[in-house]
Amino acid sequence: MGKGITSRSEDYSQWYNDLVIKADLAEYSAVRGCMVIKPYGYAIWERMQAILDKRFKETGHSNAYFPLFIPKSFFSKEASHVEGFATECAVVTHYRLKNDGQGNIVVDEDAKLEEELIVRPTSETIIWNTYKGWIESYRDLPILVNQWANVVRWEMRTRLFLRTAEFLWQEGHTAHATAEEAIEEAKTMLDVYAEFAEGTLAVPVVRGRKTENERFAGAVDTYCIEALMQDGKALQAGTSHFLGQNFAKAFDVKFTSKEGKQEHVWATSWGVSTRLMGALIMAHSDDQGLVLPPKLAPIQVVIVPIYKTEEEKVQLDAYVNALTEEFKAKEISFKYDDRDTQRPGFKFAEWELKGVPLRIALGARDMQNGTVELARRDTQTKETVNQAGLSDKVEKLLADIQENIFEKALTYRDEHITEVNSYDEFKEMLESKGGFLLCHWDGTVETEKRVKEETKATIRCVPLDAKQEEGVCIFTGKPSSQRVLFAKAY
RNA sequence: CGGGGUGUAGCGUAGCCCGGUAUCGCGCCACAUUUGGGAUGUGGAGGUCGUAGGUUCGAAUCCUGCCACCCCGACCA
Repeated sequence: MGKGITSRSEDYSQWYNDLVIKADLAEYSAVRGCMVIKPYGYAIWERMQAILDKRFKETGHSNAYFPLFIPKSFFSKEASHVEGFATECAVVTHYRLKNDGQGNIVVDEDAKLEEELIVRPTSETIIWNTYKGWIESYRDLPILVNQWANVVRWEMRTRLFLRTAEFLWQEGHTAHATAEEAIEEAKTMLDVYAEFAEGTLAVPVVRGRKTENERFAGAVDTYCIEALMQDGKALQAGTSHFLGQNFAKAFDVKFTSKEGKQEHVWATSWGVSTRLMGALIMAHSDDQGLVLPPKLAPIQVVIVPIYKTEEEKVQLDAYVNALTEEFKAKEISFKYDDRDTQRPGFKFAEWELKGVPLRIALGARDMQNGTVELARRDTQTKETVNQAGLSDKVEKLLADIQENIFEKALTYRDEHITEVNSYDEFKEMLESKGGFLLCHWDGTVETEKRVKEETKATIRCVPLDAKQEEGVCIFTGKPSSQRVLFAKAY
């Protein structure tokens, strides 16, 4: 692919890494497993935050903030929760450094904490410890709180955006008087995620439930959205958990019901992370670089002037000024790239690499003809159009691009959902085609684990819209009533 | 944490087997010509060869320890 990034056919993983770095989204930091999100990458994350946050507010939630540190004792109150996270926690043991007298800064052993602090891998424990003090009566419920935060999970192997030791996310934590209401909340938020993924990120997702084996540590039920990447591997893009009364019991959070009875509250938690950045990149990018859906792009339109003389430049500036006023009125975000240190061809390639949906190029020739050149990032097509009514045309094109990017990803995804009816067929399809495999499963953890050991494929989810259908498990031949979605996953 | 690999300029690399003071490309700086798809020419700057020690008249090169990173497993939003 020219001088942009290395070819995808070489090695998908290498291609992905190069793209993230060359599109100026992020880079590895001095701290092992952690990444620096660069301004352009962060601008995209901010767009995600803004759109999601608006939806959270619309669905009745408020933002709050809880501490980064969690006392170890809190963390171990919910048995399955601690089991799930114990192996990947960063632990703070001291609170002071000192000079050892030889010019070395060392940990001051006299400053050892009585109780170690865990850097949050997720905030259920500190939040439920806090909620205990907020909840007495059914009148205090529901509590619908979200926090935007960073969390740390000490992963062995990391990949930019997909799995870093520290990542940014939002985590919603809600408390309810009844199980029904909590389940409803978990499903509502799953829908918010799914609509965001498809409507804004243009990434089609399957809504489903996790199996017992893949369920969140401490949850009764985990709902998820699963996306398919261009290399045929699945990516979990968001989760919403029905936590039952597990955390309420672990932290003794009770309320007095209308009937005057003491009851444990019902809970949910839900989150999406900077992993969505990875989903976005892997779902749409091509060999020219990133492809951003207009609803998410920090810059929707880039304007590149082409000129030889200062007089021509002045003329172009005047036209662009008028044009950008129209863009502002229509809330189209744009950049006028009039750097005189780079040539037009360089700028074209650079903005393509960064995924800007639409490019307007104009020069002296256009000014004479009253035209501009419009170039779409998604289809890589160019057309010359009249300057009259340009902002209307741009607005419509941006909508078309959004639609087209989604349709393209949807077609790819649908072509890569394959129904298989035998284990041989399963293994064959997994190797030759990849993607999602819809098949019958006997419902046991043991079968799921055996299949994972033999093929590396896991059950991504039991689709919520799965139709009831008699069949037999591809592995054991035992009866099954619906198909589940298997895939190799990130 | 197991198996494998790599550390040479901002980035990517040659040189290592067979020891003699580091090659090439990109990028960077200056000037000129250029500007409708990643410009060209000329000149220039930039290196404790990951690190500590050893062998040697002499180490990027040979030996030993350490560190870092990458890939494959296990783990995972």
